[in-house]
Amino acid sequence: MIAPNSELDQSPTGAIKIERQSLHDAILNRLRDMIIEGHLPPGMRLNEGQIGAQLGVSRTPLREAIKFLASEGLVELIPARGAVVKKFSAKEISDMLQVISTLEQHAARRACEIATTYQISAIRDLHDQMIDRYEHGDRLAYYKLNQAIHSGLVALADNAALVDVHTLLQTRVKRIRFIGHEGPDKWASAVAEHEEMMTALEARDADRLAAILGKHLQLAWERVKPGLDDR
Amino acid sequence: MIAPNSELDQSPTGAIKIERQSLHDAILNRLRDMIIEGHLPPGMRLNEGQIGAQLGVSRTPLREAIKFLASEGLVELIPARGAVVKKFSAKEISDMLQVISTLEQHAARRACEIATTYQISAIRDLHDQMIDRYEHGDRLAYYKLNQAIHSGLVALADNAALVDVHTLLQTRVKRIRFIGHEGPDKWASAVAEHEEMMTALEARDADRLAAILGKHLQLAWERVKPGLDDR
DNA sequence: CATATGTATTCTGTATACAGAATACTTGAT
DNA sequence: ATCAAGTATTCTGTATACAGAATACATATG
Repeated sequence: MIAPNSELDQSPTGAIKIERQSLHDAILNRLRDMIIEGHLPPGMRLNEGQIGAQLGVSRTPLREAIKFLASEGLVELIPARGAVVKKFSAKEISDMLQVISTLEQHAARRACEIATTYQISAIRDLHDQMIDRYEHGDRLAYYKLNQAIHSGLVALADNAALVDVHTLLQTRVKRIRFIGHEGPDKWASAVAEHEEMMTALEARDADRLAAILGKHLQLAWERVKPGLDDR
Repeated sequence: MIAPNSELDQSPTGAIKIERQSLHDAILNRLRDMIIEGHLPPGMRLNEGQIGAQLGVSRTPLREAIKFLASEGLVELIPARGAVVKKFSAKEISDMLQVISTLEQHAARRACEIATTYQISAIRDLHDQMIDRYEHGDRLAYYKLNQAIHSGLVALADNAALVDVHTLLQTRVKRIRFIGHEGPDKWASAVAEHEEMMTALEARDADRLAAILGKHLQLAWERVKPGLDDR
């Protein structure tokens, strides 16, 4: 829980936007990315001296960031032995996806009730962009828009706690999904499910949307599963 | 995510159980309790020097624990101004309870499918103890057993991620519920709901159990709500 | 050659030191 | 007396220092 770091300096002149991200946040985001993108593979010990040198900071703020990541579950603290990038078993990933599914279904029902038409159209925009990236075969952009859509849907439920826990699990699973390069056929089916999602959302058909989401995440698991050696 | 701190030394002789809790954990638990029990009221700034002196540790491990709590959402980090105990609005609390409800319902359904009869009887034990404490008017013990039952139910679903997020939210609302001294009538109705829960669980009636849980947490909100001034 | 033991090195955990920002206080002016 | 400005103090954020544990290495032993 970090306060919105005075995002932009909205001086009367509308002058300069200061990107001042506290060092703590910078380190945190940097480390998280390193884990998600696989630069720090599961099971690897985090050497504070080395990483600190690499990022150009001392061990003190680095350790604080590591503690934060530990609470997020991306890293495991082993007494007197430092931190290790958390490994997730196949079952753990399956479990996480199941909870994510439950959360998204709950969010979806609520969203169908309270979301404004404008908000829904914003999701539609993301969706259309995603389809465009899909047609161009741009996996990374597709992946990010995909995440944004799911997060956006959850946000429509207007429930901070829901967003929190969804984000938490989403982050844990990111690393796996980031690697999960599915074949063209599976990719196509995922896109088809998203099309269904959008129409259900626009029709505010809660039951139908929830059902599709359940199916979507079930299939997400089946798409990811084969790529896991459960290390 | 902290490794099980070699809980007990299970040497062949079954000798000594070492309670060695890392300092980090000790500080963390201590701080959490201080927040939950209201010694550190919402909105209060955490003075590192003072708290450090009080706990007899330097600022370094203390700050690490604070970062951990920040990730848990009990504390808010304000750049260049340290940490503040998080205030929750009435809506935020309501939202949290709603998510907890969703999670527990999901857990309940799964539990009805896979829990062993023995595991269910363990919950029954907690329940009976809780009733006993209720009849003795022992609020604190009742409260703790109540928490244990809900956590136990979630544990039956055998899903680590589910336990994680449930614990997270449970911890956040603990402070509010800890204060929430409901009157005898409301207390009685809460107990009645628990009785219903137990019979539904023992009958493995998933729909019924989920329905009761939904109602139970809805009422939990109504029981807590009046005591909030939304500070 | 494999294994065990003792030593050297690395790394973590905690305390301390220091710089800069935020807060409290004091002094002066209206 | 109230408010403003400047100064003093406190507190946070980061770096460094040091002790003890863990690991790696080397040497000795069967």
